Amino acid sequence: MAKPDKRDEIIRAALEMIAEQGFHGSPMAELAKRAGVGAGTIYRYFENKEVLIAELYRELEERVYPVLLEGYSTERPVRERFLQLGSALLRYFIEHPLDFRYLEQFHNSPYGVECRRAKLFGENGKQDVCRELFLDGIAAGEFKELPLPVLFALAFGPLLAVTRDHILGFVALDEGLIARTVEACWDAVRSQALDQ
Amino acid sequence: MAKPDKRDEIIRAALEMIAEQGFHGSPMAELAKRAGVGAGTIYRYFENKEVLIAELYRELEERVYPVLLEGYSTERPVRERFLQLGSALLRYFIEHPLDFRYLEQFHNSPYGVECRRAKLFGENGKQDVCRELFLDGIAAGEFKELPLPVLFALAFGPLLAVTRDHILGFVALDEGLIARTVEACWDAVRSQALDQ
DNA sequence: GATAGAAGAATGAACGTTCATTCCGCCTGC
DNA sequence: GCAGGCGGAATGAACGTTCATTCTTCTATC
Repeated sequence: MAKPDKRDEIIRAALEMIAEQGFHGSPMAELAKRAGVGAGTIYRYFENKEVLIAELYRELEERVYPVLLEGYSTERPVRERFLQLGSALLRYFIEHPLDFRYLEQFHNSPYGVECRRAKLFGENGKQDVCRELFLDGIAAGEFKELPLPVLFALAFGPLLAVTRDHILGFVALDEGLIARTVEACWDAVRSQALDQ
Repeated sequence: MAKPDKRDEIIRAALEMIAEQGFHGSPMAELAKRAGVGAGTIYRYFENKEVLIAELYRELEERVYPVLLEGYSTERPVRERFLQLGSALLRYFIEHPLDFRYLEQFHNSPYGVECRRAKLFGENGKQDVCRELFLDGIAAGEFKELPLPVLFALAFGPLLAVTRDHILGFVALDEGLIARTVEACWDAVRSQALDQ
């Protein structure tokens, strides 16, 4: 874990390059150059490219989680938790566009699909806060009565789409817009007692 | 247009293979085999792989549009149009998963980004029905006052996410679920006169 | 209608390039 | 002086693309 810093350089350079150029636009030779190491050195730290990609994903996830959960409390009402989680997610990705781009690439790869299946079905080792929040919301009748994957799609689909648009420069998200966007997502998932 | 059928075979095989295996998992040699033509033949019909990919996208788009617009009328109220378009989209992709997978791949490629920019900014040659609908909705005060890209994200983000989940088998969409999902998207974009 | 010859469509082996991975000599710290 | 980390040239597999050749279709002539 607390290994030498060549490994860190490789990880850092890989994140940067893959986020910018995608998996297939990222040859190991260029990675070596960007990381300031020899091509062979990479293989001292990672068995092969695939392992490097998966490892980087794992490290990213571990970097993101704590930030999202800052000040998060299971005690708060569902709505409040939802808004907090949603805007924390948006904020994090806006501040770390490379992380976003990388995760996006990863999720669109075959390996990413397995990962998503695990998330949805709760086979995840770590206590999954999102899943917990949604199950709470359903139980309390605060969410629409829809299957979990649909609720997830309603909540996170727009957040990811809007983040991509922001990073690509199609829209400029500020604090106010972030809040209103997440609230719109809440409107999508919440059960509405009232009619149009 | 009404060219020989070798071209059609190549297009068909390309859609199938790329939808299943992605751009980079689809060598021209295998495409040739699947299409039942020689490798060189492909290059009689398409300048290179990139052109083939773009051409296939164009043809797909032209296949999808008419289906979405069946029975669509600009005269109807915004809400009704929204629900109709949304569920038509969902239904089409569920019936044509290969089309969906291909379009998804394409949109996540560099070329796809340019395409999206054009869509959002209305530089599109053909009259874009979605854009028109959303501008109508904003003008009539039926939509939340949010930038167009955010509204697009709220509406289509979940639809695409839920379609992917359906195709991957994470959820089973039927007519009822489709309707309720699109209605939830409507809740996200519509301006709510009432409070929580 | 039959046939020879031209035109162009189709083929797939071969080419050059790119890439992940390996290998081996070098250098550094002890 | 030596053990092990390191660099980067070497390797071979895989790929997109090309091109000399073969096959098919059409046309002109009798």
